[in-house]
Amino acid sequence: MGHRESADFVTLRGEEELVRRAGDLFASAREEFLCGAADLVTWSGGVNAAFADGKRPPLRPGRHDGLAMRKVYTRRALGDPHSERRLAAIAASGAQVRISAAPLAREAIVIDRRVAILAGSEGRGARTYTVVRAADVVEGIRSLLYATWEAADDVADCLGAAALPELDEEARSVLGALSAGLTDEAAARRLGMSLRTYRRRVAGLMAAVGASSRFQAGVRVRGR
Amino acid sequence: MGHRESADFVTLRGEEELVRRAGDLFASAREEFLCGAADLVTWSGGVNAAFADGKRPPLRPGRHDGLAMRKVYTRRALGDPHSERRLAAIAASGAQVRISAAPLAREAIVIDRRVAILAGSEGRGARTYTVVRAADVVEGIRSLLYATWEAADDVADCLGAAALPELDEEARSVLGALSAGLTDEAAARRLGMSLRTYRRRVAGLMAAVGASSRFQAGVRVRGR
DNA sequence: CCCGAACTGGCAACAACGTGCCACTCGCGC
DNA sequence: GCGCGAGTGGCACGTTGTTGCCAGTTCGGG
Repeated sequence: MGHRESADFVTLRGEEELVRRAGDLFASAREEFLCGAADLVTWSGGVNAAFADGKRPPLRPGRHDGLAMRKVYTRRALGDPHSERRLAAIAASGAQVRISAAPLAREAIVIDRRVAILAGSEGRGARTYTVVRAADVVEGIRSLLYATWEAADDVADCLGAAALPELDEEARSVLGALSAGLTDEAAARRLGMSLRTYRRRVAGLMAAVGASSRFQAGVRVRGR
Repeated sequence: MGHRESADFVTLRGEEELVRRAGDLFASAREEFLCGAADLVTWSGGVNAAFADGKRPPLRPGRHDGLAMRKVYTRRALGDPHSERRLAAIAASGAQVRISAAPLAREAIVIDRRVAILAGSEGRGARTYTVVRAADVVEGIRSLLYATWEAADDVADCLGAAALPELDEEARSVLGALSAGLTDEAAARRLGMSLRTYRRRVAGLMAAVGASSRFQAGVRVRGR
């Protein structure tokens, strides 16, 4: 339908042009909308505009048919209460939102395995966006973006645990002892502290990550 | 130096053409060689040929200068002892090898943030490879590949723990209860089984992952 | 020097977990 | 039915983890 514009690679300058030339792409998603960004700032204007007025088909989170909206952000998106609320709202609308522990330097979107949009670097003038339609390149990008999404944590598991206060050297050694599967007694001996103090450290760690059992602490602490 | 060939996107057909037309690229890596693949089969011929005869600069793992060789594979690369030995050898040569829990459908390489190579789909005839030089696209791909690498586990942590025997539905629900931080009593009630049986399940799970404490089990189980 | 805050380590009571033992049930083959 | 093996649940008891309390130590003001 419409004009052709099927060049394999098109570079757009500025968000305005992105919305104008590629806005239909967003709304055209039918099977999968895969999106990765460091925080909620990027895409906000363009995507929201394109999705306005019910142009987006309804999400069906648990279903195999319908549009799967998968988004992956970094911890930067969890910074303030405002962002958290927006994230929760996105998740509540049926999107599968996850938080990656790794940084995402550039934003990327892949739609229906058919087209990818990569954001250029920020700074100095209008931001650029590259729309990719070459099948193999799109599929390669999707493969990577999907792997990042897959490896990330569900946002529901992250919303409460926003406070990861950077553990000091001693906390890390306690963590090592716990991860090694030692009993408290053996761990305290190895670390050269008393049993009571070691248990105090463990209790402090568990409080820091908001865990109510050691198993839960182990799960939450994985990835420091 | 040499001929130009600076088209932003070039598609090569077959591994032979990859080695002939892009082999120099592999050997030209100076700062970073970032590589993602499902297993050790891909690239093996091409890359090894290109790296033969000392064409590759020496790796300096811990240093900030020199070439950083980062590789990420999936668990498929850990299948048999032979693969494991090759992986260990790669790691021993100074490469930073990691194992991603997520699948990597397509192989990708990014060299010095300047050029990306994406493999096409397998099957029917010669495999294709797309060499990408457009700066923004390369950087976008690198961003995703690096995120996948960053989120993956060091291969040293995976070599021993190869036996992850696929947990059934009941095991997953037990896991959920453990991760929720419930006490055994509450968890058994929620799952509708007796305290004794629940503890049997937990013990079985811990034996399955080779953990000697619940904390350790939590760490090892993270990522199902 | 004295005080208080912060930390440590010992003790004890308690909660939670780990496991052996046994009785019971269910399904299967004979 | 009978025997058998696998799985369950109850019980008991030992081990491990959790916590409050208190005494001792260290450090830095006042």
